[in-house]
Amino acid sequence: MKLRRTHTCGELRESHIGQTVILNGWVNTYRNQGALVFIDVRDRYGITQVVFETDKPELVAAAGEMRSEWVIAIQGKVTARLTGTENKNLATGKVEIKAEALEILNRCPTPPFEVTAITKEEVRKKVEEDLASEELRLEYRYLDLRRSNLQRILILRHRMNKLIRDHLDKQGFLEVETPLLGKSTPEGARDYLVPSRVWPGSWYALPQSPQLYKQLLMVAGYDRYFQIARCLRDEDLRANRQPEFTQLDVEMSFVEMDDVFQVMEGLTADVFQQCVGVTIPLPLPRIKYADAMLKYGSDKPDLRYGLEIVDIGDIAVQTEFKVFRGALESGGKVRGINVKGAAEKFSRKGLTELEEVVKRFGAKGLANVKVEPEKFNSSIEKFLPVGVQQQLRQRMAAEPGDLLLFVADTEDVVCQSLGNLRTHLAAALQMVDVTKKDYKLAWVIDFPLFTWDAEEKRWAANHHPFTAPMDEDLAKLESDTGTVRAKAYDLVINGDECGGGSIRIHSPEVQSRVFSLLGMPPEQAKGRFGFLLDALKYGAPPHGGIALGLDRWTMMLAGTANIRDVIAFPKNQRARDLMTGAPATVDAKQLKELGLEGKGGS
RNA sequence: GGGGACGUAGCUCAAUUGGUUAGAGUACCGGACUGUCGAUCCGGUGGUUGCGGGUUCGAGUCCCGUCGUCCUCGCCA
Repeated sequence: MKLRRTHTCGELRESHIGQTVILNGWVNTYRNQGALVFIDVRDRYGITQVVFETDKPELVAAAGEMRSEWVIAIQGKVTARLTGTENKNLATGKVEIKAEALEILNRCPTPPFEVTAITKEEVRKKVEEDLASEELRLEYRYLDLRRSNLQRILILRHRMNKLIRDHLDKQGFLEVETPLLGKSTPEGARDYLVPSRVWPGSWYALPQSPQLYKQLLMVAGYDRYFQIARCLRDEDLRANRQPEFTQLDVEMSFVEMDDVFQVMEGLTADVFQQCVGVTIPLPLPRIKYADAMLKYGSDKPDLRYGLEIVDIGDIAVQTEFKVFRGALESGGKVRGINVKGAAEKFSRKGLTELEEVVKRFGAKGLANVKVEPEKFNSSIEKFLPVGVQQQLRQRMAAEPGDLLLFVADTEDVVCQSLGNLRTHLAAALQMVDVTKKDYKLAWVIDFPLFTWDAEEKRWAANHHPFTAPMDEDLAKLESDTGTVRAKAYDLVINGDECGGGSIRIHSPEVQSRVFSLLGMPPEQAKGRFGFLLDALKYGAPPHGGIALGLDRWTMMLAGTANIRDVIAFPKNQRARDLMTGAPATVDAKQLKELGLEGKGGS
């Protein structure tokens, strides 16, 4: 290439007028008027208009051949645009380049979909609405990444990563890398496995997280560690889940929960301030797990709107309504939501749709009441004596025009169905403005250490098996296992779990007791985690930490609901890379070397 | 593994109750045009309606299967 750029396509201003410059970039758009040709040249910094005029007829002719996404170099003089032809939608819109030389660096066939950046806001919105299918855009990811929307997100992600590194560095944290090739630990998610050539029949596992390594680093005395770490889990995907994802992994020694909170809150506030200009009030609110389940039916409540769940068991027991009484008598719960002013917003069909939502989560039905000044308009009105109606009005702060919705079932079903109904209602009633930078963060604390696995008939670790119990609950570990609370915490942003961690067990004795409660005999525990148990014996400091899901953080900051938007080269919903075609078969020779003859060869 | 939605021109979409030669915008090709900026105007090319089977006088439309994509439940310590 002869013409190497002197400036980017986003930086020329009136102060550059008179200079001869060279730009390199892609043809964004071209406007051919015969004797006058305009080309907008684009790079990731912006767009600059180049004009080809009659005094250079051979240049005008060459410029007329240019097409979208050709890569070109332009040399010319920066000039002020003619009065009235400035483009206020462009940062460079007060100037243009009068072309003196043009070099074609590369041609481009007609792209499979439109990449063109559009500067005018209302036009851009229209174009964004009918983007090419995501399938096609993933196949040509390198073209899709040219779009400013994705560029903006990757730049934001870079800023966030850099900010995190700088922030933690200032606080004395060390970034330490840990292995990708490790040992499979059957607890938790499915592992991605890598066969060993040197040890035929043996396998490495790719890490689900650096959990064990970071604890070992604490034992080793690296008392403030972090890592921006890739984690891999072979589980089914979702809109906010990829098979490989990135966590900010943090671990600290000689700490209790409050120390972890303090460090992470400082980091959080810094990230939100610097990345999106939002001030997060500190300290962050803390919600007990039990309260979250009661009021929001979820351990990751969206606090941007009300629609709180209210327990009415003590009132429901006074009714003759069999569904309510039956649920209560078999140890269940009756709870409801007051949807303010929504009595007229849901037709019979609309209410049926709401009922479908709760049914998906195991509820048998959804009782509804439309509140009127004198009475309840409801199919269950006849079961609700006047006194009960009075109490319900008071308990649920019900006013005429409100819609009350109730579920009666086991506590699990009530929480799950009403919790999901709550988020469904908020979306249906457009109670969150996704275009607004509205962020509600909270810690969820006081998780139970164990949950009962009915299928396996044993206790299972709620967080992971290295989570420390609350000191005051230590004594009842074996006697009252279900009520033991964990020193565990989740960081919730707008209804998404964006981080979670715990204070770890640093005593080999407590660790052994937990393993045995999890139904893991000492021999088995030794086989799986022997190196950790050993390490805990050799002077392990009290320690704890957290991991933040950086993909989800980027989604939050960027305002997208699609995790593929925040990853340069993501997998699709079935864990395929549509661009490279991975996963794919390999040569039989490769398999033979690994001792895996037979399946999967090509 | 289960449930749901979708698949028509390079791209985004339309096509009445199953009925003539499957249309529009855009892109692309050709032409016109000296101040455009999603340039405009005139003309043109472009289709195995994902694939396979079935019902029917007749299928883009209905049925069965299959492939692909997205959302979701299970799953994700």
